[in-house]
Amino acid sequence: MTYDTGPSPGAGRGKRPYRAAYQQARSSGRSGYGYGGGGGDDLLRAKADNEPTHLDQQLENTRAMDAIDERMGFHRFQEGPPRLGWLINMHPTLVHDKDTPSGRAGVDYYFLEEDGNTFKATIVYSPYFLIACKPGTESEVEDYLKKQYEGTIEHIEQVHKEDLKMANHLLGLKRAFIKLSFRSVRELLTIRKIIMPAVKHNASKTDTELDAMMMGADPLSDQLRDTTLSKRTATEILDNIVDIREYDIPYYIRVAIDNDIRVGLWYDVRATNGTITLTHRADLVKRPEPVVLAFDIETTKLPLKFPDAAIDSIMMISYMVDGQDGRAIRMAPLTAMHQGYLITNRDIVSQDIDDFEYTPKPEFDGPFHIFNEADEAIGFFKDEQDEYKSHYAIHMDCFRWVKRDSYLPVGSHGLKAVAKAKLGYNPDEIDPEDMTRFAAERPQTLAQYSVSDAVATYYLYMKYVHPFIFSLCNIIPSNGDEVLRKGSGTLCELLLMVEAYRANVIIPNKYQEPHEKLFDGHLLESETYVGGHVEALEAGVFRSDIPIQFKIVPSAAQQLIDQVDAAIRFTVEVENKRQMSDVLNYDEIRADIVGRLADLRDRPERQEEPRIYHLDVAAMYPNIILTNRLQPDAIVDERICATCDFNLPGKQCDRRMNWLWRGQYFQADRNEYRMIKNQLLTEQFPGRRPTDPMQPFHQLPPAEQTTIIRKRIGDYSRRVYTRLHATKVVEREAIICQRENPFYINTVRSFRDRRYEYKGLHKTWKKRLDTAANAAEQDEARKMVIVYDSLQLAHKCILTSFYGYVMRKAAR
DNA sequence: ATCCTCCCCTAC
DNA sequence: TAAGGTAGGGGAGGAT
Repeated sequence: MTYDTGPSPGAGRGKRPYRAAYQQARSSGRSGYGYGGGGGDDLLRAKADNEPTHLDQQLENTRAMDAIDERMGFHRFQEGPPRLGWLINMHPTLVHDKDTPSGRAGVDYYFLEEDGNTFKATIVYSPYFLIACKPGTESEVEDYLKKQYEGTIEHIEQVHKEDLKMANHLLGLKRAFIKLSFRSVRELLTIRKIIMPAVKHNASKTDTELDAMMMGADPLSDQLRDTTLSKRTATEILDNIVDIREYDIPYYIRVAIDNDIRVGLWYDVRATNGTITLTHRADLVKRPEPVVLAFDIETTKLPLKFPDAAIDSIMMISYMVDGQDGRAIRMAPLTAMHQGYLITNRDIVSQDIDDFEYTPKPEFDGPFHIFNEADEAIGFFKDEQDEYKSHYAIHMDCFRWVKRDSYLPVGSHGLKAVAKAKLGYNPDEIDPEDMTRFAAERPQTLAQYSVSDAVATYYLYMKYVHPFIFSLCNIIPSNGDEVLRKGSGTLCELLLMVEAYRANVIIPNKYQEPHEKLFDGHLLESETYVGGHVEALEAGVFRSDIPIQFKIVPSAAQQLIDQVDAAIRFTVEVENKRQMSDVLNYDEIRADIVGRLADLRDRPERQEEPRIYHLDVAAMYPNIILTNRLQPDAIVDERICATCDFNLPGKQCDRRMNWLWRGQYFQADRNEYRMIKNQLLTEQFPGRRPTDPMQPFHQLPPAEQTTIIRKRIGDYSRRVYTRLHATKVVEREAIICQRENPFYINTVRSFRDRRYEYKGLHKTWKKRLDTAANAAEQDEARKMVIVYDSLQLAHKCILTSFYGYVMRKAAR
């Protein structure tokens, strides 16, 4: 019993073609598209799909996808006058090119037009990554790669970017990178597979050595220059590659970042000699309304068990679609025509259902039309996330929104509770244990229930999910399906990548936790910081109409009296931005305040009705970040400061802040740890598959080694020390460099400020709604209120995650 | 009975 | 595979 919905722009031709197209899209396979999925390691997944024999299949899949897109109304726009379109989706594709048999990487952009028509346009853009070399060896490496991989690498060039890890980069020193561009993702992966191991091998050198090299003081350089290329082996040349960057950014996200393309915005789309350019139309704010199909499925289930997809059958599918009889009416208002449908499985439902109307609230109308089907085989194909996806349509699972963005407690995530909290009515309810029985005994009741869920889902989507997700899409370089499903940390990461790219800062690689970290000779289980704790001054129920006993500290009241002039000045000048000379009744106001404070001071024992205030520090964490210029790259140590040219007597750029480190470590000490490790080295371990031969410990992958060590040390500690862990808190000092490139805090600031902007616009439109002269104005205002409220909420969601992101595992 | 560990959930 | 954080209450269940 899911609740899903999604704008399905291609569904304009009614429900059946929509479903049919879905099936064809799925059955034609997805191997050529796996790369576009989103997360960093989609690149890796694509690698498995991209065996050489799959090339023709990949191109064939692309052609099949194009054919489906065309059937669904998304013809590829390649020539003719410019078109105006609202971007609803984007996906990577492979463009057939007569000069490039393996095809060129491109991104398909899916557009809605003002008149309700649709089209797609494709931008070809070369994927790339960057590598860094030992200083002075760039040209040698470049020449070698050019010669060796001539057919695979499309283009090589040197670029200079700011690397915040580089010593003394504050002077404006840029680091040289070699940018390797490719015709397709497949080719990128081929070369990455060669360079990655080389970098890993070279990274085993110490940081000091690398720092020295970056400073251009590499003792090896002279020696290297003396050796001629012909004498040197490929391995030796690859040894000069010390870093690989921006190699794990999903291709279509890369394209969106580099070309500033965002879903949910209007674009002028131009075709010049077959080349597409997109120009953002910032003047167009109002969104079109895609056709939305919301559905809910009822299945059978065994008594007292949860439904199981493997054995249970579908009893009913109810759905609602915009427009009469499924005809597209895209610019229609929220309360426009939509039609509900119910499909029943007559193998299970005992009798045909008659048409009926289901209208939970006057503004949520829902006339339902019933199809009683003998047995509708619904060949939905799952993707790797067990979800249904399409290129032209988006699939919005409302439950995802509920879990991440609704701010409802975990116990209220069911559709009933959500409908009640967010839509303000109680949908029909049936005990799950009655569900299967009702299909046979009371089909009309079950139908009514199923339909009620589809209606709730539809309105939940229209009122909350849709505006929220497309607001996020406006600022995050990803598509709706991903923006809905990714964690808020990933959304932050994408935004930081955008800002880094704009600031010409090389994007950091993801942090990898070291496999074994020691603390006082003990293996560390986990480490973190001691956070703030909350104190309740007094527990109880407080009401402004129930008097309570106050005990005022007279000296505190006196202190306020002593500070009253300063306080009033602050209110006038800072809070209200006025001059003190503007105040006409200063003495009067001052006397009133002092009089009341004096009364508090002189009668400290009081029985009074309390005034209840809610005090909230607005955007507290972002503001802590901003006032202290806190950003990951600004956390430095004495060693870094020592090499910095700004390290002069009396410097103020090293803000020092104390914090509490807390580590949880295994009880076993250094010797016991060594003993356990030695013991492991003598043992053999089974391989991944049962048929694999036994392997010695040191040949296991590092991650597996770590797991085994932890297990052993844990068991040992529990046995010998009776407890698994011990915990220790240590006070530490951090130095926050105040001169660091501010791209991170700028990202946070611009988000805080943009949120305020949207809050302001939200307020403006609320006022306009109140003063609207007619229904049309009212309708417009109502829509804008939702848009701006969802925009400010979208910013809030990102804002709070910036703080947490720095402690996220695998943060960049 | 008491402690430890793990898990779930909420507040911020 | 994908993944904002820590504090802290409370319950279940195992070991002592």
